[in-house]
Amino acid sequence: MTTLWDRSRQVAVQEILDTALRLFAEQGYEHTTIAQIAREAGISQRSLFRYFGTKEDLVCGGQEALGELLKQTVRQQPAELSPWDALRAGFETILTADHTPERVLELSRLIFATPALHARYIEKRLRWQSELVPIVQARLAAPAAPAGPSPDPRAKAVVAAVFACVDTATELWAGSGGRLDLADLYDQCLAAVRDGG
Amino acid sequence: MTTLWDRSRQVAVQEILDTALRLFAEQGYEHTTIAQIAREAGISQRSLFRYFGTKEDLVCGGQEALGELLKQTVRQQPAELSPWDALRAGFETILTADHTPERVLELSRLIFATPALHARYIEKRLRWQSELVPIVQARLAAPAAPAGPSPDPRAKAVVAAVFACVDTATELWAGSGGRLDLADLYDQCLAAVRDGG
DNA sequence: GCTTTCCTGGCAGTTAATGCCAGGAAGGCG
DNA sequence: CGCCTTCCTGGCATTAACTGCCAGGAAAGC
Repeated sequence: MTTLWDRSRQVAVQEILDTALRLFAEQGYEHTTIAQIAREAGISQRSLFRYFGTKEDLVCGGQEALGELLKQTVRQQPAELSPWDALRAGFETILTADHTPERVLELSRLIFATPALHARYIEKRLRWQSELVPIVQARLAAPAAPAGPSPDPRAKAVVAAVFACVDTATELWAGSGGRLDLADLYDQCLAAVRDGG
Repeated sequence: MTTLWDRSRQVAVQEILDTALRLFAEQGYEHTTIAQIAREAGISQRSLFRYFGTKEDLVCGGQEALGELLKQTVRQQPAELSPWDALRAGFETILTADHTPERVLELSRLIFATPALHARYIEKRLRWQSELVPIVQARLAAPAAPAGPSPDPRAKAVVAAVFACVDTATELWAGSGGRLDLADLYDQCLAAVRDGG
């Protein structure tokens, strides 16, 4: 059952987030202090840190949920799909799952424009990215010498390369102001990596 | 001509670096304060920040030089080499250029074990990584529809994918304690990405 | 030797982040 | 309704990374 605390918490989170993103857009991420966000959101600094552990989480906090969704979607793809197609299907799902493309665009712009945020974003992602590796591993053909002493780097590399393409596509998409098609860009990136000369 | 200031600066840098890395190895990165490093290195906190702008630069500071070397090497590869081979040649050069593999291993372990450092490492690399894109672009075959309205994402994607493989290989290499061959791992990663099913 | 230049260290201040504690609202129970 | 437990909130103090500022001193140039 959802208690009043949960509900007001959700409202508070949304309000803080709106305030923070507005200020970030107005003055930039670095020139906005936690004190100012707390003041304008009508909350104490201490509580703000309770809602969002760090300043960066105000921007990069929503990642874990999407990652979880991606993982589940990839896992549920038919077994005969290649790792590439399964991952591609997962991203397709994420794209349609997030209902506010303009908010995503705003966040993406902010992240790509702020080096510290960009780095933090990637770092957070690397954490749950590794959880995709065993799922992808299961879809890879058995290596020539199975169960060798050294771990199989293939799944890890595939996942890393796919995310490299996602990042590249997202950056270009954000740079275009959302006018280009994100899925299209991703396909172009992957094609360049896999089929290029 | 090298002035005394330059020489003593170089000595100081080396001494601070040794002190810092020793402390990081002993107590971990997060539990080592700038104050302690400065104290043990016999230098003021203020001067330490003048040598290394940030605490993270004590670990990630040497990157720019390697990046510059990589850029130059890739640029000087024969024109008929594919982007992949040119980049591969660049990494080969870097591997042999750094004369202290055990120091590299120590740094790599520290970076992969410390989220803040990992993020900073990625951030710094993203900066000069983008400078490789035009160099790689020149080696790509002309696209089917040249000079379209949307920028060509291929070079950006190739560079990102190559670095994804480098990272994956480096992480596995560091995890193996340096026992595996880094160049070998890189080739396996790239093969999995480019030739895999 | 004198001047200029540059480096160094100390001090104060800012910002993000954490621990602690008192006060108060929500929820359960007699 | 009154009481008690539980949980949340805000304020205070503190730490740690960093920055600006200024005085003092060593090296460089003449």
